[in-house]
Amino acid sequence: MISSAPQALKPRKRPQQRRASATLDAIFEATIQLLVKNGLSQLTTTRVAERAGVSVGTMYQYFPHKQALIYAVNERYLELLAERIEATCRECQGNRSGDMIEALIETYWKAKTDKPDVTRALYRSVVEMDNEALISAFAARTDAAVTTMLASASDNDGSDARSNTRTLVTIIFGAVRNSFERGHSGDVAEDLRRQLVIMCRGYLERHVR
Amino acid sequence: MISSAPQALKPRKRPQQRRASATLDAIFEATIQLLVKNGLSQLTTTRVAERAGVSVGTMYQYFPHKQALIYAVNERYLELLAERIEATCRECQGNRSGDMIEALIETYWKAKTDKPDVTRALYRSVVEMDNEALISAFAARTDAAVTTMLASASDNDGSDARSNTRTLVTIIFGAVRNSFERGHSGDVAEDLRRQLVIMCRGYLERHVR
Amino acid sequence: MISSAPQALKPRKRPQQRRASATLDAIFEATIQLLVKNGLSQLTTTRVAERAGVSVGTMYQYFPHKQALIYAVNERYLELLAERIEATCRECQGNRSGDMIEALIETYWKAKTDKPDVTRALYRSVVEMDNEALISAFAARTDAAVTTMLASASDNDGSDARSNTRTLVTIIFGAVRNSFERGHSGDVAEDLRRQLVIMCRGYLERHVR
Amino acid sequence: MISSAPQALKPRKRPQQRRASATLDAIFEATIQLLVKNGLSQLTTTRVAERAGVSVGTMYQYFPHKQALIYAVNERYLELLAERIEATCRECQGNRSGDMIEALIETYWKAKTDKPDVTRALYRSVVEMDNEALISAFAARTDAAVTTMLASASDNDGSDARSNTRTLVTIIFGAVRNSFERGHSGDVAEDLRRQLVIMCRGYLERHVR
DNA sequence: GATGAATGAGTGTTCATTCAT
DNA sequence: AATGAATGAACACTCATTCAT
Repeated sequence: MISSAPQALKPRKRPQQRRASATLDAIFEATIQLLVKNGLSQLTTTRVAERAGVSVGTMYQYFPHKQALIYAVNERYLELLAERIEATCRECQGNRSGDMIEALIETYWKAKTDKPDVTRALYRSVVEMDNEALISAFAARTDAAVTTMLASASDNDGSDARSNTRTLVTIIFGAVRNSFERGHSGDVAEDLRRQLVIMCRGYLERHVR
Repeated sequence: MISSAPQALKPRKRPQQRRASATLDAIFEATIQLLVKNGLSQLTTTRVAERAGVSVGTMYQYFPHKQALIYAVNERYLELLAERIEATCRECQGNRSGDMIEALIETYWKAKTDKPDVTRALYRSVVEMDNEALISAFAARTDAAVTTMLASASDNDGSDARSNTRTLVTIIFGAVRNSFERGHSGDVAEDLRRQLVIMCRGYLERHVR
Repeated sequence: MISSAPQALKPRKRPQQRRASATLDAIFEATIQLLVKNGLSQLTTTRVAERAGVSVGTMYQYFPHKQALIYAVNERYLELLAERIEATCRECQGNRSGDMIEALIETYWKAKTDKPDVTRALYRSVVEMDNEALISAFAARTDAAVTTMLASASDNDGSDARSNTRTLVTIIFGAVRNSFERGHSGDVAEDLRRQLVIMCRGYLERHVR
Repeated sequence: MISSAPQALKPRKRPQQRRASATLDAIFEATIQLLVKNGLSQLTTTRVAERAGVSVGTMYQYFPHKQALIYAVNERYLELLAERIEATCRECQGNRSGDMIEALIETYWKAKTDKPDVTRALYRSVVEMDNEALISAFAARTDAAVTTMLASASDNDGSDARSNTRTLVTIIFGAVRNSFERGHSGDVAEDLRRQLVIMCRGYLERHVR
């Protein structure tokens, strides 16, 4: 769990029954669809409820207010993303650091470009929100996973792991977001990805040089 | 000029008198202050006008609607930013490419961290807007400046200039944004900046190696 | 039903519960009162809601916009008026045509002068509105009733029923409206009514002559 | 002059110079065009001024407020209409009453159907206005003209002239208006006009019968 | 528990009117 | 006299949130 949600943004209750979970899923799905379709500014609680097939009242049983809904959707999204990153990091234990970072880029890139509409919609939705906790938690979690991974690298050269990790992660995540914002075409994006790999590999090997 | 604003978002009129220009400045200033203070969702036309010391009606003489105001504020911001980047690019003509990119990072970083509140507020405000034209124009302009600069590098190795530029620019701008989002402290940010320089230098020198 | 309301002007929903029906009545009543008191130009949705004892929001559940409200009020008014006319036409089946038209004039006159304020207010409110559908439907309905009635007249002379009906109805309705506009006093109006009867009787008997 | 305008609605000043008169004409023309095009609800003082080629300020020199403008436009329109009616009445002096009324109908009908758009637009514009004075004055004037005309009829039968006039005028004017409202086609309107003549002739001859 | 009708504060926008230039 | 920028009260309409059923 990306757990440190500010109290105010936490969902009122956790799903405990299968039924509730299905409802929650429907709400999340509806929210994302509407975010993709019309953006945050057009998202109304009524419309979400309608599309999710529940009443507004019911929705308010799960989320104390609209913000909490948006928060939760992003939380869930980042949760899945973090899991994928952690999985990759686990799988690369002991590899060469260059291969590690290439795998990380690959995973992150795929996760983001898989459903680009959703990615874009969530990038946008997260903005008007007290999202620091969310971002911090996600950052902490991915940093930890990447640091651990790099520490296990067969060519670990003992340079500052925290700094390296932070740099790499910040650059990779930032580049992807910026690529989205610039509206890069598939080809351009692919080239960028390759260059990014080259750049990161070079960065990791710099001490060897 | 970051000129290709969609018709709907264009300001209604350009200030032609000293007075009008002052009014426009006041409106921009008020908008930014309020964005910094409370974010886009709390920004109302009335409040902007009030703080700018004009009436709502006057504001609507300059901007056909709220969106156009936000658009103009960002346009103006990017205009200044682009100018600074272009200036740097001009100054570095003929230098070594590594030094060029270091200067570019330095300029961009400074511009963004100078008033971090404003940077953050505008990053957020631009999101819920038809901002593609804005971003594209800015991207095109900076890409052109950087490409020209790199082409003049004393150690120009003839590698694909467009791809190199795109990569470098996307990574630098993305990293800065992500650093803001993660809420990096001054020290951390400074380290990131240094690492970014190292990484970009390495990238440029890779063919030499 | 005066049914052919343009889509845009249709009420959002029909009252399905007792409560909703009462609410709707209250809204109509409030609207009419305010129209009588201050005219259409002073009629605000807030004031209507206030006087009806509901919130604006509730009003907007029934009517998608102000126009639809005005439309509905007139629709309802014309519905009742049409019913009264049809009733009279039914009752007069088989009578002499002169008596028929006298009864028609009597009914219409009474309906209009019963609450002259309301009549006047609605005459005015209907003007700034896409009211053609309303007027056409009402015209078609009354024409049909009158034509049927006249066809059953014991002294039916076989002259062009459609033309006769149209002429009579247009003249009667027009005269009443004009009488209202001129602000005729009770005596004058009463005289006009009598003269109108004489004139229409004469018109119907012209072929006999 | 249809003179008894309530003080508040009177234009601020009368045109005394050729130039002012031209301006006034332009304003009137612009107003009518806009009324025809978009109706009273879309008519703004700014747009009128713009189309008339003067500044708003200038317009306010001639009319103390928007209402006065609308009032004046209608006043002028009714002035011309009254003149045409009076002319017809004068020309028919000494004729047979049936011919008189046919000429009256002809004149009125022509005046109204000549520019049906304008007629309709003014019918509508006059509604949201303190127009009683206007209507009364027009009624008094036309009644006087018609009464005088009828009194001179070669077949004058000495029946109540005031009542006859009022009846005829109310019916004719009312029928025309109602015909407009019902949106009668040319053919239908023409038939109505003929029937109206028949009806009025019959009414006038009733005592003879 | 679930519903969805009702609420009403809040917002973007218009436009008649004024008045400094 | 003429202008048109500035004003700001006013209004239609939305939508997050509540709560009676």
